[in-house]
Amino acid sequence: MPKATPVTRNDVAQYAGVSTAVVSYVVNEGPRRVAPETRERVLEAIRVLGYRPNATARALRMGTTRTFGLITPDGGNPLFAELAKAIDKEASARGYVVLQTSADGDPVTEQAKIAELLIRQVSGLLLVAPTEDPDLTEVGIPVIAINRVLPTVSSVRPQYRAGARAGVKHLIEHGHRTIGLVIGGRGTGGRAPERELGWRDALRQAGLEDGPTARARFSRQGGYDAGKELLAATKRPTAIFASSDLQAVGVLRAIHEAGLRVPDDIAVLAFDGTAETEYSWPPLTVVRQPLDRMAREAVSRLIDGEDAVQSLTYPTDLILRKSCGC
Amino acid sequence: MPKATPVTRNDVAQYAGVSTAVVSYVVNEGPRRVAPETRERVLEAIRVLGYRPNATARALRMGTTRTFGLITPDGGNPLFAELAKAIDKEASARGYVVLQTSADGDPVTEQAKIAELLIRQVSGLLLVAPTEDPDLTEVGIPVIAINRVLPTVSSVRPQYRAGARAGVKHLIEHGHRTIGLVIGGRGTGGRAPERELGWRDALRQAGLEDGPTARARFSRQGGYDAGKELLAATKRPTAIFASSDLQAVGVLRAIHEAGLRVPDDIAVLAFDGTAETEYSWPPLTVVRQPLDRMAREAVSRLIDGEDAVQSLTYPTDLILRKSCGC
DNA sequence: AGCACGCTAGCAAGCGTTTTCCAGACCGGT
DNA sequence: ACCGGTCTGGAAAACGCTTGCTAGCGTGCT
Repeated sequence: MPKATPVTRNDVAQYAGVSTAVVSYVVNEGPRRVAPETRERVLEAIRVLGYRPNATARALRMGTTRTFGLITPDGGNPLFAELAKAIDKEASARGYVVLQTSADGDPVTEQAKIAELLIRQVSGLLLVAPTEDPDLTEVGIPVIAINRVLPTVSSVRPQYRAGARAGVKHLIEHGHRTIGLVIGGRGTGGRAPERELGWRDALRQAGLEDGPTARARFSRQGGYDAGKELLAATKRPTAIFASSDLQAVGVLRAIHEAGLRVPDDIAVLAFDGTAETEYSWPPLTVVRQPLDRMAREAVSRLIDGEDAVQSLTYPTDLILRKSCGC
Repeated sequence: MPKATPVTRNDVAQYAGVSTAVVSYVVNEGPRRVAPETRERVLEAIRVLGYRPNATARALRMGTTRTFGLITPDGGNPLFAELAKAIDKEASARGYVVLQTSADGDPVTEQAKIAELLIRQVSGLLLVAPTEDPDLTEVGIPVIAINRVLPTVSSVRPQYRAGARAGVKHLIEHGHRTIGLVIGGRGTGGRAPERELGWRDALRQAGLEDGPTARARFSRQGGYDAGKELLAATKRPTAIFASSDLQAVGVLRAIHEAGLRVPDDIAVLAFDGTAETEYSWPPLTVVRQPLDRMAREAVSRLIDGEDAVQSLTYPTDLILRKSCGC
């Protein structure tokens, strides 16, 4: 069993017959020049000794950990998992590493996790779909919200409204006149969710009335219940727009169980566009969130800084598959 | 904009009129007693000043970061996402935090990520389904492999063989006589994968011949291709056992596209049991990996230590849904 | 009265880095 | 010869924390 081998920079210095400062210069490839042969000796020592720099010491000295904190409501949710992956990719590419954790959609857990991450001295915080407005007054590090706008920090999110509008418009072009809506989450403070707005936009633009709506949690089960609700509506929709993939999958199940066919009897459109939707039956037509671009921008803002607090939105992609009737 | 406010333990000590040591004693609730009134004064100072301990300094001094490194082949894979969530939950409960990253199934990326995490001084390493046998000779910290056994470290994994056997046995009890197999990954070093073994066990036990098999990547696309392959087999199976959820979903699609019905024409059984399978159409009967138990044990071994290197296996759950014909 | 001990709190070393400041060596130019 | 400049390397402080050691001081026991 390999015993702990804390070979420090001191050992390297000694072995190479130089001072610790010199070792520092060579491992950091800093502005300081060091004679080629000395450098070689140090490199050799590092190799032989199997020296690995200690990032915590470095962090203490430098005051930065090159580590991000990422909090999602639920790491098991495919959307957040894909987002986390995109963020990890961006962060890795720039030498950062990410501490990821779930808040379970609970404000106090969320606040506790934020505190924990701050203690860990993260260099930046990514809050995915945070619950309430978390207390960010004393964080002292850059924070960016994803998929939700917060009062005091910048945010990135898809163009929910325009994306929803485009998707529903597509449904209308397929000839649908009664289009139901599965809308997510608990009423977000009176303000109608953007996806609902987009749905209505498209309807109005075509001179159509609102179809039936059902409110549901952002889960497959929620979508399933909402789907059943919509199917039982007095004016049964011929198409349903679900605010999330998870809900759409639930809706699909409700439709199947009712013995109806997609898209022949009812078309379905989902917002998000995670991998799961490509292999549902039928494959779902989706409005895809540009996760990669959002991740890139979020990470970049954390690292490169930003001139001002702003909410950035990103255009979505309408991906046509079978569930809309294409 | 909140400026960086590095209020240190020195400030607290000064404000409370005590030495820094005392502050340390109270924040750590350590073995050292401090007079109640002094403690109150310190607590008050901490509150007023908004002091937050610096974990990197603590880590440097103590030699432990209370941080784990978690490497999965793909953070976007729902199985790994659910596993990561379970690990995060366990770790959080014990005051640890986890650095999560993906290796993309690439051995050199994997090795690089391991190195990066070691530099970060993680207190333990969780390797999920690592690629080759990574070089673990000089890590100096506890490592545990998940879902794969590695030569030099302990591992936790589901009872692949027994689980597969139980699942296939169930298929046989439904009357199936020709049961196909979708097996994952590239030939793992000559040794037949455990799930394949379990499948064959059940078949033999019932006096049945092997059904057709198809090798595929652990992805929906891979499962889809394999599904088509199996459907075209000279002796078409009446049931298919897929080594993973992802593959099963692909198989489902292949079956649907062929105009066949599940489970009437062909039954399907999947290994893994992620949430996605509950809402596929039809809902998939699955052999579920006990992710929570595995996560708990893995984390516990990392924190509490272990007496010896061993490979732990955990019984799976057979969850009966529609795809098997139940 | 003397002493040992328990309780509380302070001092200071040290964890592994980075970085500032300085020192020596060498060079070319006067 | 001397001086200024360039190049290379070393000494040491500081980052914020933990902890062993020490000290002051009441209290109870002999």
